[in-house]
Amino acid sequence: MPTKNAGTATSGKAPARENSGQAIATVERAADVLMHFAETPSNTLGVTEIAEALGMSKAAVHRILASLRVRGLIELDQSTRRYSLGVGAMRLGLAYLDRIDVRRIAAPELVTLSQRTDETATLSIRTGNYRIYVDQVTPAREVIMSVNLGVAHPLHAGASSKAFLAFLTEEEMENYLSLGALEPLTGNTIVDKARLRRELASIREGGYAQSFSERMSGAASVAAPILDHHGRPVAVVSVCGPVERFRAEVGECVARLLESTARLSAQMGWNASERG
Amino acid sequence: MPTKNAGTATSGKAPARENSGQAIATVERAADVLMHFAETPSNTLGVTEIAEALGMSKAAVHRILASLRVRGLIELDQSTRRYSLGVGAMRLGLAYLDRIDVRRIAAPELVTLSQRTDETATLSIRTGNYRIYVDQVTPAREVIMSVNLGVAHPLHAGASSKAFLAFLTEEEMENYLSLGALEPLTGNTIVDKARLRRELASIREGGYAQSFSERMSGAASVAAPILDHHGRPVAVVSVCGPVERFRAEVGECVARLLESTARLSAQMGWNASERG
DNA sequence: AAACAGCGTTACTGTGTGCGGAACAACCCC
DNA sequence: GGGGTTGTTCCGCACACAGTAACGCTGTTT
Repeated sequence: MPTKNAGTATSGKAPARENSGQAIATVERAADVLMHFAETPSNTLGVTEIAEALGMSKAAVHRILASLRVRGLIELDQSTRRYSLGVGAMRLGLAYLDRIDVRRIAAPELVTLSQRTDETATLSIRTGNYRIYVDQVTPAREVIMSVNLGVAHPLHAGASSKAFLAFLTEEEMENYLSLGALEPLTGNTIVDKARLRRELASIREGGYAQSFSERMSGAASVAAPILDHHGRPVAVVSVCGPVERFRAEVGECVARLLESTARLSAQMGWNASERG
Repeated sequence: MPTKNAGTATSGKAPARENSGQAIATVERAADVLMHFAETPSNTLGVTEIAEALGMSKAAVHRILASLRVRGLIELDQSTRRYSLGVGAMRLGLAYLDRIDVRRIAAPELVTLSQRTDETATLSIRTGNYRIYVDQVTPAREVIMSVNLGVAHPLHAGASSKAFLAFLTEEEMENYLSLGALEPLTGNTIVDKARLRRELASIREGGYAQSFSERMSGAASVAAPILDHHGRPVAVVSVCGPVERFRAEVGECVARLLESTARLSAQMGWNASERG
């Protein structure tokens, strides 16, 4: 019998702040105050300002600010008596960005992607002038593609590689191209640098790369980068399968792929609306 | 009786839970939990782990994590049952950095400075008796210096720190010197207060500071302040590199540095001809 | 297999604690 | 100097949070 509500003396409005089960209301309110600083365009905020925006009492806001201030998350300008975010906030942000390993964040998305396309989904990261697969999820069917994790691949052959190359800076891209001749891995590998440049421009334009037997005979794939808040490719996701049936699936795979990488890029801090 | 709390007061993790008058203990504990994620080298943390590290009960930690999770500051990996920082933490950090307008103004100048000197250019701001790096631009060469953003450094060791200290008011400077002994960070750190005073006078005179392994062994740098229209140092720009090769470059670096800070100070409203 | 050990999670109850309302104290602006 | 702001403090009561302990779960050990 949940008879908890003993008619207290009219608490008035009661904004019905949803408490999800066993959380601490005070902490949630403190988090609201903190996040309000991140969401409001103004740099500094006053106590009443916050109290009105969040529907809290001035006293409560003041206590919360005092507490956060002790821990460096909030700073107080003594002369103007206005509050702003503190260095602790920056430490948190940098810690988040430093520590995400893309692999952990991308893992569930790879599962989704593999299920929706019924093909293999992979994740690659770059190490210098090479790329390695760090994760893959294979679909539950008989004929599938499977890649070798941890093996180095050059950046000019295959969809995942080209997706990396296309989203590097001009300087880095030219640096790679100047390393030497483009080694052919199959008969379909692009070995002409002018043609590769055109292809990379097209990839940047469309947001994804595709490959039919460029890196490995019989394998086809589409790939798109995960971008961080600088717009740099921290990893590349691909969908790949046997070339015979993949042609018919390309359109669908690209659509699902871009949905996934868009979500992942957002988690890495990339704001697509800012740049494109 | 453990006598660990003798001299070094910086990393005192002692139970001395200072409550500054009218703060909320629960919120402070929540902040402790949050900051623990930023301070611990591990990416993910478990409930017990946090509880033991902070001397709290498992139940309390669990409730706090649940609350922070609702607001996106903490994420929970459902499969491993381990917690990590959430995207909200990143939003806070990026919001903090966006608000330091000197950072936005200085960014292009740091790029220029790094290109012209072929060394790392950094930007620092002051928070109380400490200084933190808030931005850096590294050159495109192999052996370079790189600093950690967001970490607090004392004001007496290293070029950037001394540049701050030298351009504060006499009162603020003496206040810092009266805090206690000058802690040596390397064998080259200036620990004699009389000598530091002479050095600071010289820095004010010349307009820039230099350091060879004072803050970090193997690192050398020159630094100069960005002054606002009151003549107060709002930030410090430095050029730094490996000590072996830096000696030969100092003259050139100082010249380029002062060009940059002169432009930036002008943008901040400082009129050198009035007081310089 | 089966017992163990460690984890995260939940239930419960008393009490310490944060809550709101209002009084107080600095401003600022006519 | 008065009205209207603001941020801050006081205060007592109700209630929400803390701790203890038990729970279920997963993976490891014997």
